[in-house]
Amino acid sequence: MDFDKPPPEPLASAPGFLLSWHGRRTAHAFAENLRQLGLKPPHFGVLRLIAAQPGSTQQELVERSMIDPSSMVAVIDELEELGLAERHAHEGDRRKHAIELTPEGERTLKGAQTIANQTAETVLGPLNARERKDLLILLRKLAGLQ
Amino acid sequence: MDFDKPPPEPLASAPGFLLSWHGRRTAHAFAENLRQLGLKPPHFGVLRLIAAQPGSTQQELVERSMIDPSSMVAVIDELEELGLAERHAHEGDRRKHAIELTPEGERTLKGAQTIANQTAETVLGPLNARERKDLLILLRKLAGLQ
DNA sequence: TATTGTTATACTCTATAACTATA
DNA sequence: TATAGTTATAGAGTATAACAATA
Repeated sequence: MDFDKPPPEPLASAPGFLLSWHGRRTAHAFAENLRQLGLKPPHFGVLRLIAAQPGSTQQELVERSMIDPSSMVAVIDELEELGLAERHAHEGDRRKHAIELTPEGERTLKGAQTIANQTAETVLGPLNARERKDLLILLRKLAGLQ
Repeated sequence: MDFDKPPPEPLASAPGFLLSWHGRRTAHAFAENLRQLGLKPPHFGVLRLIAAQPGSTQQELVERSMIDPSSMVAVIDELEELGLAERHAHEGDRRKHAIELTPEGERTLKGAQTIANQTAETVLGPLNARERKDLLILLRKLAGLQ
């Protein structure tokens, strides 16, 4: 898709379409920038969740990520193949895995976070600080938060 | 996906993620509501464009819709199967088609527009009129419009 | 019986390239 | 040679159901 041009009218006047367009554009830009690390957005999201709570089970990661269980298996498989995370034995329940970051996983997470910040900076470029703050507040309210 | 609950933190604090989430949620809600007419969002978008400029060629619809040429073929095929639009001969260039709405296409478009309005009303529910206006202005500016 | 993780599968959406008929 | 439309295909992303191991 071509996100260099703004969407044509009358689409650009429909809030619903604009939300959808921005969502796709933002996700696309982020995915594009993350590729230099060999990661996709779900990898980044899960790396962050593991870092926030090392030793989480896959179920717990599913609950905090909006990624379904079978996709989570694939994401963690890939993180293991990349040497960024590991499934460890879970104390007390042999069905569960305790997911941990490797040292390289922690380093990669920092790099990905930098890329995420740069992407946000680029995407939000047309807005000044005040407008960005307003937008975040509106989007959070729209999502039913606060 | 489950859009009933707001996205979990820390995702809900990242503007990029929120944009992406709202986009998917909005598109999902619209698609869900449109299904009662047997339509998908691209059908609605193209119906609107045909109504705005009857006799458009497929190329022209592609340019105004962000739908690529091969997908446009499929969309118009389906609109024809549904009896909502027709390919007519284009005067002066036999490669081109002049796309027209049928009377039923015009009726269905009105119904779809109503559904679009209801969906927007539901999605934007948490915001008051002032906030909706502000959001639209911010989203348009963010898209590089105006 | 219920839960955790896994596998296999199917489905939607989109993108790409090659083809035809016309210009 | 270039353009309009078409076809076939492949890829990404996601969803679903069935399964094994363990509780």
